[in-house]
Amino acid sequence: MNGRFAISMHILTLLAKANGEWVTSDFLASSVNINPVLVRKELSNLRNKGLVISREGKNGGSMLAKPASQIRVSDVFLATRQGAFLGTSRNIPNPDCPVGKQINKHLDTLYEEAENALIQQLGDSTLDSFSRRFD
Amino acid sequence: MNGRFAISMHILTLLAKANGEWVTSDFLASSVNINPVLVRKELSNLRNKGLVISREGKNGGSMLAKPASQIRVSDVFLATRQGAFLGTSRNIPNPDCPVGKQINKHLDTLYEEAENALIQQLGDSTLDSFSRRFD
DNA sequence: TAAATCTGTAACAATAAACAGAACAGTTAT
DNA sequence: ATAACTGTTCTGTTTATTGTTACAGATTTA
Repeated sequence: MNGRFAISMHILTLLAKANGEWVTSDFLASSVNINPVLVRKELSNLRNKGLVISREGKNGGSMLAKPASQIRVSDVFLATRQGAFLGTSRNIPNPDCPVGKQINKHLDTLYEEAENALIQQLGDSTLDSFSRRFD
Repeated sequence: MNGRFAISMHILTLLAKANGEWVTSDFLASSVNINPVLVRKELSNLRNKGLVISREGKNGGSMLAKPASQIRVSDVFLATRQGAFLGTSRNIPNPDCPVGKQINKHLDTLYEEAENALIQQLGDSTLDSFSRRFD
């Protein structure tokens, strides 16, 4: 799995701490310690999901699109996840095998149930409560 | 994320269906549609976690180490997971930044809480109940 | 309007992870 | 002894992820 959730949480925490100031991708990148372009890509995604807004030009940057108390950690999970979170094999199971023929269907069901439980748990935390954990 | 959980679930379902017969890695590989060596690697891992047993030599193969009703899906998750399941960024956050300095510690806490909820949910299903979903 | 400072995005390179396959030693049944 | 397996290592290939450069466009400030 990749680190998009962790990076987005890091970015959003910084924005929550900035409290209404426009924060540049260079500043975010130096805290996360990755390339500013990668930060902008993540910001682009978070923007599409309605979690942040950005302003171009001089004195530009990004900030939260709504109060940190209204952003749940599950929103971040949903914004950054890609595909089945428990993993999928990229090979196509043997359709001539009774198990291979149905395995993906049943795994999907299992994944959905598991993911719902996970989302519910993550929904208990907001970005605000998370960012308050920092000194 | 990789597909080790999915592959292990597939393998274990086949073994559950085999009901006490020794099943060869070639047979498992042809259903999963991956290389037999990869299957044996997964079997090696499942064996180390006490979920399957194997027998070498002619007429050898693998079978479940205990009844399918005593293998929970969470056991498979725990056997196949590697590292933080929500993903970690491989870069080291800036230690001079108040957020960067602490982000990993707080993410770890968050992950642990989320993972506990996930494991509890997955613990509700056994390999037996899963394999009964197949026609 | 010109310069400075940002974002947005595309294109490509570099790196890391996952997977495939060959090879072969060791084990067991017949 | 032979055949049919597992267990493991090694190496190559493919795929996914991350890094970098480059540059157009937006906005503020002077």
